[in-house]
Amino acid sequence: MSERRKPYPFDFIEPKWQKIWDEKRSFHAPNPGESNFDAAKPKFYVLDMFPYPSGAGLHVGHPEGYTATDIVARYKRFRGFNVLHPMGWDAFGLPAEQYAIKTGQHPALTTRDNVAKFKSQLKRIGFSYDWRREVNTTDPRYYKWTQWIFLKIYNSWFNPETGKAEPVTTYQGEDPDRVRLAYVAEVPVNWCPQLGTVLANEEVVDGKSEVGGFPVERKPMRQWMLRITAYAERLIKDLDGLEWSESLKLLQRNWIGRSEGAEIDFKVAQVSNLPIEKQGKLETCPTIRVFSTRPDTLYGATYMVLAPEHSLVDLIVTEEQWPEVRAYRERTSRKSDLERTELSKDKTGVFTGAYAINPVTNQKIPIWVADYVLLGYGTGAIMGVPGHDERDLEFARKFNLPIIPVVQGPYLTPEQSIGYVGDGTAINSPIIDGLPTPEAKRKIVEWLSQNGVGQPNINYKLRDWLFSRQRYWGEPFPVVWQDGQHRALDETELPVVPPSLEDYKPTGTAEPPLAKAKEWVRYSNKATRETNVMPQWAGSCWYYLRFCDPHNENRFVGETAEQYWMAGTNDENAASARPTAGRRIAKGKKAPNGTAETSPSGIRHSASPKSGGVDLYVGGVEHAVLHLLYARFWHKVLFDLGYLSTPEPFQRLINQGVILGEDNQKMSKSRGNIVNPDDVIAEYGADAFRCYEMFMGPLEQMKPWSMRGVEGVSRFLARVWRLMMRENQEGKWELSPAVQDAELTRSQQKVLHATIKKVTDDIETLSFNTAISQMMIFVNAFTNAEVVPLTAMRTFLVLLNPLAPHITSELWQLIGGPGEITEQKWPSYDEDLLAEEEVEIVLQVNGKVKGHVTMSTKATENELETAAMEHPKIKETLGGKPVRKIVVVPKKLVNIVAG
RNA sequence: GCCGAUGUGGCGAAAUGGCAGACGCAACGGACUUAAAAUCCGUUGGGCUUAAAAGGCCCGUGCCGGUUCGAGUCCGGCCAUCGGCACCA
Repeated sequence: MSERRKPYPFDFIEPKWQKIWDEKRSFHAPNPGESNFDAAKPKFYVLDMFPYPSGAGLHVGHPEGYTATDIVARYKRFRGFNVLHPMGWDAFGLPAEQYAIKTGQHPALTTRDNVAKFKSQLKRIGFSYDWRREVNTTDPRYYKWTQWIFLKIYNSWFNPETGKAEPVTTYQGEDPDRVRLAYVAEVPVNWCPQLGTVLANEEVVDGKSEVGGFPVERKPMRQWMLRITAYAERLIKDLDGLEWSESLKLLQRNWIGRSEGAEIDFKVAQVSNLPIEKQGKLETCPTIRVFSTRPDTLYGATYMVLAPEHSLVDLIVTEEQWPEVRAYRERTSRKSDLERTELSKDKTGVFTGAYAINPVTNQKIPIWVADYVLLGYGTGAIMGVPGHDERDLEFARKFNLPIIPVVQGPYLTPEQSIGYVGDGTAINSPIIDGLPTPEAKRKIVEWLSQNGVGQPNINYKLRDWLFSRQRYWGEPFPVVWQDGQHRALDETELPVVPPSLEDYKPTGTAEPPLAKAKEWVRYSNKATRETNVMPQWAGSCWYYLRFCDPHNENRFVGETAEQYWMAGTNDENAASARPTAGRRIAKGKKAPNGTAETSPSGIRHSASPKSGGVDLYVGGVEHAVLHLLYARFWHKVLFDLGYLSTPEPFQRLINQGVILGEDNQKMSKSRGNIVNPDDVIAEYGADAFRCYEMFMGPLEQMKPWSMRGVEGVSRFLARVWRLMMRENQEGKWELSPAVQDAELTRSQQKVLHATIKKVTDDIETLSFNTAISQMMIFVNAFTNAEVVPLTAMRTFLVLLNPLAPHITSELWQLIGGPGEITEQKWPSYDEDLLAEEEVEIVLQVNGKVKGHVTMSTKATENELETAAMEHPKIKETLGGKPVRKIVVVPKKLVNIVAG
């Protein structure tokens, strides 16, 4: 492609200003205690989800969120905030390791190169990061503290009395290893043979690994777990106070999956034909506990089902049923999760030969084994109520088990109520007959409690977090093994640095690659090191805390730094940073939880004290249940232990929408529709790139890329340039003579103040697309003006600066400052200048527009009414029909209802 | 199956219950130019009326209904697309 003439010299301007910002450290946010720290300034913490620095470099999706946060960061600085806007690298993970396996190049080297590439790309876009705060999760100075936090988790337990994590030394029981928040357990895990590692539930999608899409099998293995389930309740409850989209909160709520119900104990009926060696054991284990959200249907429980892996199966199966049950168990264990899901429609199962006693009917009911009951949820056993559960009904019909209706649905006969799963009235249930479902539940649970055969209970879908991986490129555990016991290392022994390996390949067995480094593994004569490593998510669980104080060598984050940056918004301080003018009545638009309000100046703040934390966090929705849940969990543990001042890390969270290719399809190599930011910047400049990303549409919406669109925005910036600059005879740019110290005309004043208002409001609500539209209107209004008043240009440049920082910095300098644009104050608008003296009033008859009339804004309702009735067009339309009603909306319209 | 989000011109989109389509793209016409690009100015939802223009009339925000003087916006019911969950008892 031949070199296109640049519409304005962005190729000169942009590197120039990026260099100046770098050298002057223009965007460094001082911490409390630093010499240039200003305690009078309120803080604002605006955070991006830091990237995994892949070899492919940035794609256009990354800078979408990054641009949004950068605009807010620059805007808040104008507004007088001390703005924390950092960037770093989430660099542990599979791709660097897979590359190491292929090439033998150490992942640290790959990571270093990729980070350098990402960083230079980000700098080319002109983001105002405080690069002095850069962190890298693979840096020993960073993961030392990741390991340190692990030690805190390991050395804590969740005290159900206080509902908080406490040091494990406060635990009164015998074996603290049973209650630690980090523990080792032999559990069925997701094993991925191709990746040679286990994966968390969250990393398995449709029975395949999220990374690579390889099949995953269930396999019992001894692994490190984190007791996130202890926090299930708080992780749900604390969502209420957060300014997140309701749909995102719902995603987390569903993932945690809270269900209220009851646990009910069923006695196993004594059976005579049990083998002798099992009869004794049965005495000691006489009950099967189930969980049900519908204890009110207990009378309809006509059978029970145990999960195939349930430990009681061994004890209760009769001798004659044993071969069949064993065969069934083997069949299911061979099934992958995928198969188990795919075949879900077709129920399978076998009878154990044993019976249980229904505690309310005292009837003997058969006990089955079936894989539609999962070991991991509830107790791994259920009562089968075919009358009012779809799955149980299907199962009962297939195996001819009795079906009894015990809930009568509205407008249904008892017979018709079979298969009805909603609330209704209890029937065929002597203790609760006639009661509506909620009361029936309450009463039956009360009865169960009194009789010692059940109690209310809450269950969660959330499982404990499988925290170990059989890989190389991750944080080693600060743990050693001795005599089959795990033991945490002392804090003074951190960081635990992984050994360098010749061969990074997973062993294909449960033994991690680190085990190959025999020297390293040998900790002492008696003890060996843990060879598993932590999962990729570990580093990202707390990076936002490290940003507050990234170079602290004595603490994961300094106390004063943490308290300053993670504090709740101090409204008094925020008020002092607000402009003095620009009063307007708040709309309170888009308040997600009903408590947030819009202040007179348009700054959103909460009526009740905020829980604090990061003030604005922007990132992809793909982290809705992984990173965001894990980080909240770690944060709460550290909060409980007294290390943090807020219970939640991220107060306001926005998910940017996915950017599609020009063909409206997801960008992918195979489709060949990937847009490379470098190419766009080379052709149109970083400012055009930034503005286009924001002009495309609402931030949270999915939207397709368009090169034509970039061109349009680039034209807009060129018009801004030519508003103040013109080309002379030699083809050099020089200041336009139209730019003068001059008074604004009335209409210029109006559009200027309308633009201040609109841009200010829109940045507050992250509606950058309409902010740009308004600035286009402004530029259109001044294009071809014979006199371009300097003051208007100064104001406008500040408004545009957060979006297009380079061109505005250059123009600011060219029109003679004063100072640098970044040192300016955000402009305020004057409502009086916005007010029109005259407005066009819409005249309607029966809701249809029939004419217009221009009236003073001071016109009374009577005057408006009279003007409407005298309008010839209205008279004509009415044609003498009787007027029944006249609706007058001041400054807007008159609607005459007639006929 | 359950839950959620979204449906507006040729395209991206905008619109505190008050003139639907701001702003931009594309298209078309004009100015400038030897010419083109760039730039600037203008037109641009659909249909009918008209020789033409001006003007006028009708229809139009996925579909059906409701509330209202007035609905893209609020309410009820559907449909479609996208996303999440998916035997969770």
